[in-house]
Amino acid sequence: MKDIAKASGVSTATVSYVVNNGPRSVLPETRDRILTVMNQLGYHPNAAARSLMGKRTQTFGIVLPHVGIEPVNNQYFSTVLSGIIDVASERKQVTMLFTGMTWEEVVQNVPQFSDGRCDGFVFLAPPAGSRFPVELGHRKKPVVLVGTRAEGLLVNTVDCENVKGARLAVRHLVELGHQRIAFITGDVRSTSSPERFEGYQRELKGAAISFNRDWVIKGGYSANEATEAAKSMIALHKDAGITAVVCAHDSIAEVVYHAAAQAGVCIPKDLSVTGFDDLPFTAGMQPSLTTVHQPLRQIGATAARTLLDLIDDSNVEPHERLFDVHLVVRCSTAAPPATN
Amino acid sequence: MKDIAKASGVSTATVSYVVNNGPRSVLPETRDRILTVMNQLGYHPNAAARSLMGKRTQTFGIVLPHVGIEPVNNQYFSTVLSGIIDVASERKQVTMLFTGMTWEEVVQNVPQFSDGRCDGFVFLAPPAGSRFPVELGHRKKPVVLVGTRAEGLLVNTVDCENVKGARLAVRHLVELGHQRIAFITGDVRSTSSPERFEGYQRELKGAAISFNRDWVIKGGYSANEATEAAKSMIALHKDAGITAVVCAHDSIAEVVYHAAAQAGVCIPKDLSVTGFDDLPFTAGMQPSLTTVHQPLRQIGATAARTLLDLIDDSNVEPHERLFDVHLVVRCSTAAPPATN
DNA sequence: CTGAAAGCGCTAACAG
DNA sequence: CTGTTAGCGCTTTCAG
Repeated sequence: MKDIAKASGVSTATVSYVVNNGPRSVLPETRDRILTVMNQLGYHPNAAARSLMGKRTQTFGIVLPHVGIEPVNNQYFSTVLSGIIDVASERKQVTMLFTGMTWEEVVQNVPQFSDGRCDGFVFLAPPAGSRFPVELGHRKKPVVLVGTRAEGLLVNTVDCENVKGARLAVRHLVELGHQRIAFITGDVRSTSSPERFEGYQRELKGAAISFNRDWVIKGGYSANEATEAAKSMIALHKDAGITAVVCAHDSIAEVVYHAAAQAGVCIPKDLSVTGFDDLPFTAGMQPSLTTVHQPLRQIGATAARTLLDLIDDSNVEPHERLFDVHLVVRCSTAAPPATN
Repeated sequence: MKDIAKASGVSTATVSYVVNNGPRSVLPETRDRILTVMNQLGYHPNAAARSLMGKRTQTFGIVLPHVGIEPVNNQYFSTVLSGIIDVASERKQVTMLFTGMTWEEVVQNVPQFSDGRCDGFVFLAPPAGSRFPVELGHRKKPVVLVGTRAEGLLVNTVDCENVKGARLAVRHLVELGHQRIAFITGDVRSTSSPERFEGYQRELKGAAISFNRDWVIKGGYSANEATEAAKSMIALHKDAGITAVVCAHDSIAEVVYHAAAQAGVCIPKDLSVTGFDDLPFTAGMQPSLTTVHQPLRQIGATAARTLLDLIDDSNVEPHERLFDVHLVVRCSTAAPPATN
């Protein structure tokens, strides 16, 4: 910068004002001269120096949990991420990915890595009850949470109607004639899995169908946990005459498919299955999965926009944005087999 | 930092040496005192300031092309990205995503955004012939290219054996008895599509099978282009008796499936189809897709490791790392229907 | 072993 | 309208 100031016979201040288009004006001719020199010398302002001065860095920090092995290659995260990136690129923002850390490490490390380099953060699906700082780092950068709920509304969150979604799934099964409906949970530490479970319970109660503790299977996110859960499920089908299962999320349904195939159980003839999230792959499953749709991409976009608002004006009232869900009825659900 | 220096009765220099564990040693007791104070005050060194001093930022810049609408939600990119992130988190690096720009904009904007904030860059699948700088930004950060080939070996690249892959696909079809084999190209601006096309041609020649210009269909990356291509393909099947088609990448094969279903053409009975890349979704297609496997995740990881090497020592000889491929035979290929 | 001070590249007062 | 200059938070000489 000093170079280009010298080369165009002005001070660094003037150069700075040209680069930033303000805050004070510069004589058009000197301005042009400077711009020319800048092009000639291939000058780029140094982002680090600008952020040192507390200027916007045009950067979102996105924190992905370390669940399972493929945070990015997971359609839940990648779809939300797509939504975030949609608005990021539209608004000329860049995104910084933080991953490979447990949530405990996150709280310790992210401020460390990011301080001075992000204008704000989106946390994807942090576990329930984590007391996440409303703002992060020394300069108190704003934070928005996706796929979780925070007690007390102290922090901005974006999520979907989990309870309603599960109720829709159960209602659909009940309408098909099912009476013995199991539930496979997701990661119990998340907020969404318990909420979906609550929806399941509430709808059963609403339909005056008995709720049986033994028909609730612990799922989880890892492949192992899910496989175990799916096996229990098949056992339950054979031993307890379960005719339908509501899965806390789509990936679990996928694993149930495999277990069913291995056990010679036919979906949906013998067993109806519903998922949750409506991830892209569910449409291609055989049979295609009946699942609860939530607008993940839109959720990501909303999170990003909320964050931008917060960055522009950190006094914005924290709020919780809950997106509506609906059931996508496909081919994995049918009337229960005639009882023998 | 000044605060914590004051609070522990030392100079900022000493604090710095404690934070960095060097380059000079600090009396263990002062050291401990400082660490305690740091914890109490919740101090984090400011990344921007460090990078101003030319220190490593522990950050990779990853540049994704803006093809189609979902850069992140595309299994090719997300799988490579997973590989990059695997080694990034293993080595405590953070990744910065640049996307939503055309390649022309990239060359202009990335240095701008990144200068001083990334230690190096990975470019995913830049188009053929782009004269990408070997290093980027004012501080000349190293660059590695994935999924492309660069003439002259001036820059590090990681890719797979595209020619061989296409040959394997063609050979497999020929062995099944096909004689009339079409090819659908990918993005013609990429290096991989032409290479795969070359493999197709070479293998046909090797098998002494006539090559027909009319049997080569322009595909591309966008949904529209692919849909058009798939329609042409079905027409070719009906009019010209084509019994098999080699697709330059898996997504095209997927679109061919749809077109075939609509036209009442049965895969593989009427028409055999092969893909390329072996993206996760291909195993779940109905029928599952015969495709050429390339180790995308490993490719990403290799790119990241190469970049780290380059960052550590920018004098490393540029080289081209080509991964082997193999054919995954699934259910989308079969002997051609008996000629009538 | 430690402190003082210069300076990384930039911005924003403060002076003209 | 423009130049001078004091920092932003850190690292690293140069002197103790």
